[in-house]
Amino acid sequence: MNRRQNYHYGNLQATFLDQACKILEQDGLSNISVRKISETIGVSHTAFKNHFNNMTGLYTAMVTKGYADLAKMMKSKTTDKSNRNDRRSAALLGYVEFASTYPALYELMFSRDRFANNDPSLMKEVGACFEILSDVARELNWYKGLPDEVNGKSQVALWSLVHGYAQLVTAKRFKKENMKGLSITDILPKTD
Amino acid sequence: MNRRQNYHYGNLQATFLDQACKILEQDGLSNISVRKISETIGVSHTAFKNHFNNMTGLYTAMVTKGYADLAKMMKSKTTDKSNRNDRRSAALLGYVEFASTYPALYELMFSRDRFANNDPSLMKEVGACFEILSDVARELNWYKGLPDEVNGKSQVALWSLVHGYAQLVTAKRFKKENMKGLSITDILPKTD
DNA sequence: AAGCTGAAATTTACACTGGAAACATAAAAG
DNA sequence: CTTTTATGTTTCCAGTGTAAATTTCAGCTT
Repeated sequence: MNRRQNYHYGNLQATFLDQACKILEQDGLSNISVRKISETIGVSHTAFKNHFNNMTGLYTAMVTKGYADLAKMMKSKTTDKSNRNDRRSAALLGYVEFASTYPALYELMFSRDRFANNDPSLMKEVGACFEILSDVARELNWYKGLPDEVNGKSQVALWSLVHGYAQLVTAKRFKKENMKGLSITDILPKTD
Repeated sequence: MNRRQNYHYGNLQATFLDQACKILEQDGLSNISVRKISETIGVSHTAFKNHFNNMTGLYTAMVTKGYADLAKMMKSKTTDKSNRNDRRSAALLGYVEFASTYPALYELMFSRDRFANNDPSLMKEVGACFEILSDVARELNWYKGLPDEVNGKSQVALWSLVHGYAQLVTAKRFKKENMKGLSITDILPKTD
């Protein structure tokens, strides 16, 4: 019973969040609006204030959910893989698939002045994503030198590579002739 | 004489473009507005229509100039370098410096639905940037296998790496302890 | 069962946004 | 000198987010 028969909606928080993500992908980051979201749900355009305070709060919630789903998509691909090589490939493929499936949300997640960067639950989800990538980076072992700060180095390198690839693909910045059947796993530097 | 004593402004197109870039960096991508720009110049908020048609046109012009300046900043660092290794490092450092100096413009340049992606003069500037990076990629010679499609491969890999690094740095997504004195040249895979 | 309390939703109002249309001005072209 | 064209202004409008006052209603206390 997602419909409203009474004054109170029921579970507006979750409904609003879902609908916001839908409209974000439909209309793009620069065309989303609270009034559109509210209208399609059938609720006044100020109702969301009780749950998200303002637009920044809504964006923060969307981004938080985004990072959680990103982590899920990376993990989901790895469960059925047995060997290490396949697992880390699967995680990276999951990352790129997320960006390709939700390009507008992905753009929002890496925008600079729309959401609260220091939100605790957001930071937790970001950290979880970073952990998964760190595991992959550790296994890749690109810089087989000094053990400690080198870990940070390969984490930075791997996230840069996969994020850059994901964003440039979704923003259609690569020439077609360079992309024929190419995937993220093809551009990883040789590990040994 | 940048001031207006008469009805006509003088060179509104260039002035408006410059001021737009200034306010973009000051207020961020989600807080820029035509009316603010116009007000600080001292002109009505519809005057820009004669030169840019609408907001999309203005953004397109800003992004086009952005790519041109990005190419300039990459080149400017390379002129005084003698050997190949220093030249390609300089280009990449220039790329990251551009993103760090104009983070809001850089965000706009890689946004998805704000400007006309197929604008001819924009495509030209994008192509010029891609050429510079391709030269660097060719010299790096990461995948020393098949000569032809491998070029596309390393171009994709290099742009992904440097773009991802630049954006993640400007969006402050890396932990501080991982970034101590780290630069883009430190995370390039070993070339031989 | 009646009344209270506070959360959740609405209504109203406001400042701000980009853009369309009609008009004003001045430079250029004839 | 007259006409045309480019460049700015004025006015108006639909759409935006948000603050404030108000209404509704579920759950708790008595």
